[in-house]
Amino acid sequence: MSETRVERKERTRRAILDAALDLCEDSSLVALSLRQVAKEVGIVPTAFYRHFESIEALGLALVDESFVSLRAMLRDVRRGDGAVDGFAGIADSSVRILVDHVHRQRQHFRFIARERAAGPPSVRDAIRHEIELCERELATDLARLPGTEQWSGEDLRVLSNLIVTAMVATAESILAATGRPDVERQLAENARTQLRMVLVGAMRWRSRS
Amino acid sequence: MSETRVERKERTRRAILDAALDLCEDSSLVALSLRQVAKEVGIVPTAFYRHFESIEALGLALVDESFVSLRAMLRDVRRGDGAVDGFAGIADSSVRILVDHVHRQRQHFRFIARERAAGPPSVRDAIRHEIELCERELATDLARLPGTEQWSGEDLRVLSNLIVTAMVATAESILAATGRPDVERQLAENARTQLRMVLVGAMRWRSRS
DNA sequence: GTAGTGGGTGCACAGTCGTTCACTGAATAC
DNA sequence: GTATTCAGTGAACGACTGTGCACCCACTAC
Repeated sequence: MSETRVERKERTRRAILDAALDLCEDSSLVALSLRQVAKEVGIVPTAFYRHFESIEALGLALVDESFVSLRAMLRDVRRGDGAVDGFAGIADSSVRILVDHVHRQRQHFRFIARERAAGPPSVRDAIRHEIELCERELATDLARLPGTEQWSGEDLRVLSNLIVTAMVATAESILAATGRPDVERQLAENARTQLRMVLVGAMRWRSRS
Repeated sequence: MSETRVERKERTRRAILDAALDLCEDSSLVALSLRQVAKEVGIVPTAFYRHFESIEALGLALVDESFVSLRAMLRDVRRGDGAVDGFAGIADSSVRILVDHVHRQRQHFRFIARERAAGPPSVRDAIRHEIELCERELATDLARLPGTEQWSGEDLRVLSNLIVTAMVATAESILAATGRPDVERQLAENARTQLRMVLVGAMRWRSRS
């Protein structure tokens, strides 16, 4: 039991992160109080400081954690499990994976969607930065797609940004539609169509020389 | 001076709306207190209730007001002032108008972007509903574009959703880049490219029979 | 001219907020 | 076996929260 001390600390830390994720589910980090979190966790308010120096610092930790989930999704998309060949196949597989991950990591995706626009400035910046990294990753993937050989790096980034934006929006819609499976199905179908439209458009695109 | 009484009331109401818009600029409605607003306006907290029954009701009023701005923008886009013919011309003119309106109605656009994801549930719903109406409007506009004659209504809605999503994202980026004109210019340029890409793709699209 | 309306006031209430400080006691290091 | 470290405690602080109530008085309707 040599690790018991640090284990306990880690357990409390996790409990704080989970409680915060729960409590700001339908408001925001900026409306989250240290005391609420402490009560939810079952510790005294001052004990919070043993783990985070402020709610904002907690928020940054949640950003890190949430993007681990999001990157896991990107990895799956890249692997393209069960993808049929062609743009339609890529679109179908990608959207399926997106929907799946959004359901399994509801709170993380919801957290990102919310705090991206409403969090404390430092949290907003951190999220913006992470999303930019995702766009860069996607851009290098797109460069491997047939038909993009002569694209400029700039155009690849712009297309990537468009796709990420559309998929973030899809994730948000799905989160808002939780509990209405028919609406969800329709949203997924729409996302598939959008992705195909964009890829079809991309196929016809030529970067300005 | 027969109107002085109602005029005064309206003036205070406006002051409350403006103060709220100011105060939640870098947090959110859910973190806005009635007392802050009252202090900013220069009235006693209880006087707030003469105008709104809660912060949430205030939020719904701000949604209405903000979408007046947004609809004014859509009207301008539809009018297409100074648009050259062709998709590139439409894209250029539309993005120019978007950037212009975002600057002129900074707070309204920022409010929508923020509360759409982080506001009280009723406010989120109201915004979602308004955006859906905008998408419908845009869909009927798109139906008048050459090349979309045989599109299904469903596909028009999906394309419209994609465009609105991309433009909302552009607006958010521009708001986040305030004070860095070079970044802003780049964002506008990217938005133009995205819009062209989407329209080029749309031209090649055929709805499934 | 008089009665009434209603926006704004001032006080009070019971809570909650973040943060301080001195503390306890069990797991740790040596 | 003893000394130390440190996650968690509990009371206390001054400030802020939403809301209820009685009140005032300029403007309004008649």
